[in-house]
Amino acid sequence: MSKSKLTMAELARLASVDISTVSRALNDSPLVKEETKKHILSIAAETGYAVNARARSLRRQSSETIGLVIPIRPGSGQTMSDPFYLEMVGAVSQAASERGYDLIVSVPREKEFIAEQRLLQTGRADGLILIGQADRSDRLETLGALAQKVVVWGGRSGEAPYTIVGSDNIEGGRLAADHLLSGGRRKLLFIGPARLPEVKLRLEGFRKAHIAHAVDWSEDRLVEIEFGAETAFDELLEVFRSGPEFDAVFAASDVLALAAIMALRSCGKNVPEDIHVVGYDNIGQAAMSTPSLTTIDQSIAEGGKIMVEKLLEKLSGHEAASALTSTRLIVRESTGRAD
Amino acid sequence: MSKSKLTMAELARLASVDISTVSRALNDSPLVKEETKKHILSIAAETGYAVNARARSLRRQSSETIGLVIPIRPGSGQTMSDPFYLEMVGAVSQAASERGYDLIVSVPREKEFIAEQRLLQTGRADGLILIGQADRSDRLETLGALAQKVVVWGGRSGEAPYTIVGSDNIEGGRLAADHLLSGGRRKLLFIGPARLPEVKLRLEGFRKAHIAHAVDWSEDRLVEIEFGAETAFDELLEVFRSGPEFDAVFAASDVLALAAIMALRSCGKNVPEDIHVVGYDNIGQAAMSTPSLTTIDQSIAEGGKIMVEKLLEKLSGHEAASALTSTRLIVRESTGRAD
DNA sequence: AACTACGTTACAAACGTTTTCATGCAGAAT
DNA sequence: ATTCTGCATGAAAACGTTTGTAACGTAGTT
Repeated sequence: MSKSKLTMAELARLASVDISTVSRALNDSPLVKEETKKHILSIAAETGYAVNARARSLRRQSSETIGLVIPIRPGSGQTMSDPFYLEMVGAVSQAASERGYDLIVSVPREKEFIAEQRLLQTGRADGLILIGQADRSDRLETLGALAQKVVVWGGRSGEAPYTIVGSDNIEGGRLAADHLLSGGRRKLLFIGPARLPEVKLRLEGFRKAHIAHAVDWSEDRLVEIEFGAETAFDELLEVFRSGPEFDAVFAASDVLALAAIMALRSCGKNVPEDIHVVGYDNIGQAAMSTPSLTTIDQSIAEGGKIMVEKLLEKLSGHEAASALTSTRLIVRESTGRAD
Repeated sequence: MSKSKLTMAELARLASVDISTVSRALNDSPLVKEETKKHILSIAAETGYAVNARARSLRRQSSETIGLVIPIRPGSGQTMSDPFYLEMVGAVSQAASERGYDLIVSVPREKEFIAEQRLLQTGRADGLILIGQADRSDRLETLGALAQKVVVWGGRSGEAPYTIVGSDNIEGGRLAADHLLSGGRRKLLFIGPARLPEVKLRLEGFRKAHIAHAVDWSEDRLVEIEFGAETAFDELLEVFRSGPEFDAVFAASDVLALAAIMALRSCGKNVPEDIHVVGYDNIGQAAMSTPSLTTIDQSIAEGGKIMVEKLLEKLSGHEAASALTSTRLIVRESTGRAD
């Protein structure tokens, strides 16, 4: 059919109007007469014309795209297949799509310290969503003006210059410990990378609950272990065999909790009869395991949605009223329906 | 600092050379003297300049971006949080990133039949990866010239005009049934949406194995059920209670298999003592469940990588030799280490 | 009759690159 | 001295939109 590339100029030629009129018609501008608008739109439809996004975004200085950055710490054994990240990708993707935005998913290459900024500075994305402050809170401080285009999933830390969305980690840790202590358990193990800000806060809440229940807890029941299940299983096995005595486990993620359950069973312990386990996140897997895992629900889907909304709000200039938002937090108890 | 936007022109001014020289220097063109190249690069580095991707892709007519389309069939109850899709996103994302490509993830909106094409026609992405032919094989036929920019994850069907990557579904189905039949089972249930091409092929292999083992199998042991676990559990419960007699289950996806296991246990059956179950995909969850699930490993990570490589190969004009590639296929047996 | 106002359209200048082509200037060859 | 070869750079035209401003005709006002 059309030999020449189907461009706006071509469309203008076909409709015998100026290219600017075509542009306005396609953008439903009130400046163009209803009749000509109809005419142009019909021609566009029958030729199957689609606006060139590259040219549009160059001219408009915006690409209707948001970037999602998943930080994979090289040494941590964590991969992009980590269920929590993946569910977050799903949630954000769907939320962005509903708002008409495209989503670029980026897994920063090892050395590229400023990988986060690349998408912004090159104009590939209008805004950025970062999952997890992780080890990078210091680098995030240096964002400067770019911070206005960034939303981070993480824990509240003092007063960050960027917008943070996340669960109330202190309350989450408290809920978990409270659940176990209320259930009569007294010797709780805390499993997770307490180095990370989010986890540190969970530990803080965990401690608070102990105080409220007047139960002692000391650091030797803290098992430092990275997110990332591959090595976790073996490390946990070792701890469970030779470590301190315990009757319950709170893991800082469901992946760790599930690994812990496997390790416990390998040691001949029964879950939940001998040892109670509580996880964090409520990933899909938690409900599907048998028996289903008791966990602190971070409402990932809701979190993704909130992040997208916050970001678009910031981008449109309406400075977000609150720089910090928490998702609902629920203890999702084991249904046991598959016991 | 710099009031004016940091553009190539600004850089040229700083280095007292023409903008075209800057462009060449940044692209490491042999046309520019080594000395000036160094000079320009150092200025670029200290100012933190980053090439504007919007302008570049408009001029170059390519965006170094590939699109990943996840088809969510509205009525199927399947969501973007389906583990198989998510793991595929992870695999493709990582593979694309390694090749220096950005990845746009798109979940088509309901009505948008040609959602797949949007990313291509607008020039937002250079090529497309579609996960699952699903119900759309007919629409895929109409891709026309665009087919040269598309790679599909799915089952081999006759001679499609597009490139297909996937596991050998016939062999996969055969392996599953063979595993169960060799284990002495005789009354196998097939669970899955046999309507979809991929699943149809698995069923075909499933039948072949029966013939090879000289075991009868008839369609009343076929349980038509959609991918998507929410409703699956209840439907399966119903089938298991009132349906035909059986001593083993082959589910066309791990998600279905896990749902089946939960349903079986709710019925008071023991897995794997009473009923053997085999799944398909080998999602992360399969290994983490207790006891770990026996499944047909589609090697999702490898599949993602292959798709990206095939696509880039096609885009660069070297017509892919084979229009069809299969990933390795392995029966991943339950380790039982968590029994 | 001239002037204003308005609704509609056309013109043209951006947006920030890349790339073809022309130009300058060195030194080598005549 | 003059022409030639080759290297390094500059000038300018794209790529396909959007949008401020000007121009046009028609109708309403004085």
